[in-house]
Amino acid sequence: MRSYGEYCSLAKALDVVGDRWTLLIIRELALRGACRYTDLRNGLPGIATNLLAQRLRELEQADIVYREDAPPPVATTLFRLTPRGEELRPALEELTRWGVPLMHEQDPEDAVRSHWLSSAIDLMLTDRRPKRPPVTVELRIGDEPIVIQTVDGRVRTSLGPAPAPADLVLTGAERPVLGLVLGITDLAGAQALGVAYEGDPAVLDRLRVDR
Amino acid sequence: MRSYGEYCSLAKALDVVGDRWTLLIIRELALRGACRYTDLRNGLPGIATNLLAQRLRELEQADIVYREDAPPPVATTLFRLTPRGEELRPALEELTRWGVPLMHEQDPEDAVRSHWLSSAIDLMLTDRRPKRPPVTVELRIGDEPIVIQTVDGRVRTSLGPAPAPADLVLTGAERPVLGLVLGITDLAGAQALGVAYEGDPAVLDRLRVDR
DNA sequence: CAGCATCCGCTTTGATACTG
DNA sequence: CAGTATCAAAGCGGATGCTG
Repeated sequence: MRSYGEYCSLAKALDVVGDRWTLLIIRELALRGACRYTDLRNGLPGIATNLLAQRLRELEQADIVYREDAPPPVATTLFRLTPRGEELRPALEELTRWGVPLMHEQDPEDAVRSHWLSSAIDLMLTDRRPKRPPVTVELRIGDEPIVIQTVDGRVRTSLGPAPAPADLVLTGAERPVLGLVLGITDLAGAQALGVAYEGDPAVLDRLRVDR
Repeated sequence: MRSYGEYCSLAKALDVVGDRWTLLIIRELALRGACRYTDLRNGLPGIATNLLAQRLRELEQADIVYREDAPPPVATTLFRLTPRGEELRPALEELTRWGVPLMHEQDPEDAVRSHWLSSAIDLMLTDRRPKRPPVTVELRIGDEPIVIQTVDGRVRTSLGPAPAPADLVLTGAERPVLGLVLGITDLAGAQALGVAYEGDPAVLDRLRVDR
């Protein structure tokens, strides 16, 4: 990227991470940990492969990403965030939080990955009854199930099938399921948009932040 | 900007504010409040005027900026952040904070504005002795003096000459003065780089965060 | 197959000139 | 003051091909 040529902390930051795709590459590494080139391509649908290679080179030079020549069994290159790259998490989180209301628009063409959604859920929910027995909610959306669990007064999300039967399982399109979980839509509204559930929908009240 | 086409909160956010110059325009409005077109151009050296006009239109459509047709005495257009635009502050602050170490590189060509610097200082300093009488430090850098004051256990920066004589006045190039204030350089090092002071340099210790 | 590099058409940006 | 108009240059998207 061409430098903004401003002696300003924000401008200098954008000189490094302000290019198209750059923050999304960092998102992939922040959410998924070590990634192969192919994993990154899968998590960044639409990126041109030459751009991905170029950005990874730039991020390496900027000490945000490093390349690990892998252990014998797999024998592939892994990309990871450096400590300096990890320090971008707060900024990523604030931008992610700001973007949540924009999830109201789901273009039918939009690609969906469950790990993108789980990170937003993580930021927007909390456990309002930390002393009660933990609850589990499973969302059947995206490319793999999302499991929401209460742990130590916080909410933790993970991917893949729930280890134990969940207290509530939601199925349907991403937007209305998210709307219900985040408290933007009520149960009746979500059902009208095709959301189905199994279990106890009341557990959701425990997770939602007041606004 | 062409949409990333991802149903992801961060990607949706970047669809709106990820274009070149966009976050810097929002920075200007966040730091300076209402701005005229000309003020924006002055705070964004290097932007092409057609781009500024286009971005402002896009930001208006995205409900981040609005245009106020001004009161009779001035009779000019003012641009302001909407409430939705104000909600970008936390994200701006985190990116600004992340960029501070990059201020280590000051290209002689870089434009400098004092309000860019004061916002970074604001984020990086605190008052470690809130019960003692307040102190004032004045920095003669950028295009106008920066005044740092301790108020209620916080640090407040403002622009323009200090209302009362400061406990410490620093003069010199931006980078070494900032380095000294933020505790990256010590006094001897800063002096070696041309920084001069008047007053009591010890007040700086009170403002710096431990690392 | 993973990890790129090259080529080409299109879109975005930059620089400058001009206008109500 | 607050833009619009124009055009060249840079960046990006998509397709394809190369290499271990």
